[in-house]
Amino acid sequence: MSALDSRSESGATPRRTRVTDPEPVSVTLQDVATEARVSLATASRALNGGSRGVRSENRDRVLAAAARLGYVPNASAQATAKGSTQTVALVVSDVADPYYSAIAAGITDAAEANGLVVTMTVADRSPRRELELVRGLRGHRPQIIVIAGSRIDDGATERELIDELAQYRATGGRTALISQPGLPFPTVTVDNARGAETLARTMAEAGYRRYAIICGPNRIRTSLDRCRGFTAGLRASGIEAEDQVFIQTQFTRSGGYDAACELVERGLDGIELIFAVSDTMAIGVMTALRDAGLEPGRDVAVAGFDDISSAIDVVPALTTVEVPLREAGTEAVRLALSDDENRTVRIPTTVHVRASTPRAPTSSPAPTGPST
Amino acid sequence: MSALDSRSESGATPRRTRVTDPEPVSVTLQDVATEARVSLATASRALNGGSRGVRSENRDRVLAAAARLGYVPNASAQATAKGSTQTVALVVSDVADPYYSAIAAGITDAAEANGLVVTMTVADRSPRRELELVRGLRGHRPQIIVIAGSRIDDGATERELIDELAQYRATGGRTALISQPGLPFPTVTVDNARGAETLARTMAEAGYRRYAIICGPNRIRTSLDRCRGFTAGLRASGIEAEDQVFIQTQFTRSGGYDAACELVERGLDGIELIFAVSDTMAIGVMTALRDAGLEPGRDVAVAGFDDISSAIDVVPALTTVEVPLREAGTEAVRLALSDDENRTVRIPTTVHVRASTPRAPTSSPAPTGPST
DNA sequence: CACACTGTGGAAAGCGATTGCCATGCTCAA
DNA sequence: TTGAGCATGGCAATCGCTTTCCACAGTGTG
Repeated sequence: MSALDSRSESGATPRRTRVTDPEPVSVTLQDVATEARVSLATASRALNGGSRGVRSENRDRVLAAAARLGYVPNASAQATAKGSTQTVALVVSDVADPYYSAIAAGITDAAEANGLVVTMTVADRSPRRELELVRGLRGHRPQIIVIAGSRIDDGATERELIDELAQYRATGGRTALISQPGLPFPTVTVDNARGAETLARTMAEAGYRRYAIICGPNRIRTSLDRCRGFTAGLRASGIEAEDQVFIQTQFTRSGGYDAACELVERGLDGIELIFAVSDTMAIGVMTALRDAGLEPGRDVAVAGFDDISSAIDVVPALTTVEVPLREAGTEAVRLALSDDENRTVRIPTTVHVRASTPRAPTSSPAPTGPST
Repeated sequence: MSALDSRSESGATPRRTRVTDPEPVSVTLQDVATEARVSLATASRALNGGSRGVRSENRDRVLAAAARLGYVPNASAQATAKGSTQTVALVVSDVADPYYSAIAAGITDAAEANGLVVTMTVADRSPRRELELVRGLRGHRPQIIVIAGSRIDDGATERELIDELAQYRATGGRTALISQPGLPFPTVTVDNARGAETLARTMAEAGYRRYAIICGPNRIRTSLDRCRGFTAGLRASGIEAEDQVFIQTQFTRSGGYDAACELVERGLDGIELIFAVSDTMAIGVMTALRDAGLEPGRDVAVAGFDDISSAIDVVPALTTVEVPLREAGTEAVRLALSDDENRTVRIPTTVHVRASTPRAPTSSPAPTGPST
């Protein structure tokens, strides 16, 4: 309000032919300049500091005028003039999923530390949509485009996405992916395979012999990698294939629930531990077991992956693998900003043994090994 | 330099389809125009379709050229030229918190439906930071600014925030808040008080007589409203004040844990039900009880608020009040877009009775009453 | 056959900034 | 006293795009 008043005072410069303009117009740098009785250029230099000096008396007048008028530079105009923006564009599969929101939090942190604003868009787990978003985002000329989402095998779309990103990079853009390695761009990747492998070894050492492995669709690389890593760990520990039952289902809580029901129906058949490739699925499994009259942990052990925050609050507390998603996010920004061409950074995971696998010593967490 | 070359020489025929262009310059509308052998103005009109017609033959040539060159309009330039952007700016307190990410999801949905892009920033629960963000965001001239976060009482900053938003609206911006009513802007508000009140009545009817109420700092309006609503409901059901114990703590899981420990230490003293003002706190309470050798639900009932997704997976399943956050998000966008000046929309909540309050009939959910 | 009219293309004026370049005034050394 | 050198202000070009305004051609009417 006071800002508007003072602007009409400065009505020396009629920006509009209308005297009483009902039209809401925001304060421009020109307004600040006239108010401070300097030129546009000087006002700009006073505000941006640059290497170029401005006599301190003038600078003060400009700063004062800007404050008085409530001036905020027009980011779009700055962007066109400078040819670059101060934003990082983030594409996630689903905000409501804690997995992605943790990543988003990490990215936001890192972006802020670099004076960048984050713009987030949601691809809704569709590679097609992801592609469209990237195309549109290119129009905003962000400093960085980060795409967070498990690769989903889909040849044609993937090729188009690569094209689009390559074009973006060709025009000076920076990118980072948070997903599985394989695309020709800097990638931050969670070491799913190794995490699952370590978990499997730990469980085998603890004496579990017969396993059920509940995983999602093979198209989802995250699921596949964890599944393979787990079986690799079992094999390395001398557990035979005939002691492993696989069930494929949805990559969701109810997927886990259903799979566990199926397992119970056809008789547990000596299965001692159920590994679900995500905590949400594992929690579905536990609820299903309980609904079937079995006590998770006592009657059959359960383990998951992700270490979501509720893993510690379910009963029994869930044995799982921690994935430092927030760090993955900050790392992605760092990677994009560095000139390290097409590097892949592996984020190490940590196994947490808890009450849901009572035979194993609920040890202090041990990282799954050095990252490569 | 080479870019300039290729552009000027492109007057002849198609641009060199050289794959190895050393100079990174992105395709501009001018490039498309020359490629299509029409003027800049015509190219713009062909792409944007406006009311102004372009002969179909020319339009086709422009469209083809744009596709061939992989042209993406520069959003910043469009924004400066048109004076407005196609974005909604969202300020949340914390992305990683499911409460806010659910809201963010709703906003993203609604924004997308209106052809808007969402840019999200994180205020980190600091009113000061929130203010700074809004100030910076104004520079991006978004269509809408949505602020999602419980009001925190803090006189000076709040006044500045009001100023800032008022200035934004004065220049044609649209706003919506998702928080408690009280600020002179369109507001979407979760009916916390009524939800808590209904919960209290339901519990009182079920026969619970002695209560502990665990809440967060009074500065946090969400906490305060739920607390007050609950006691109002108790009072209305004839429960006396001497049958209510209050504990104030952090608005977090560990706050809930600590409070419950304190409660246990000083003797439960006949308390039959513990109400925590958020589910995360309630889950902390349950874990604390169990750690103290008590069985939640059997030894003492527990209820929370929010209906976060894990509320159904803890044991016993948590009685709570569902808050349709996603809807709150979409509603906020609708509200901002409508010309409904300073309206307040109340989002109704729903009580879910579950096993953590075994005396109450685990009924089909009933909404907490019509919204105003 | 002249005349408004309409449909369409292009030149050019913005939008709100940044920045290269030149002009100016001042200081300081010769 | 004079000219070199430096600090600083301002004009104007520029970024990529939209949109107004004008010109011009083709049409149907009087």
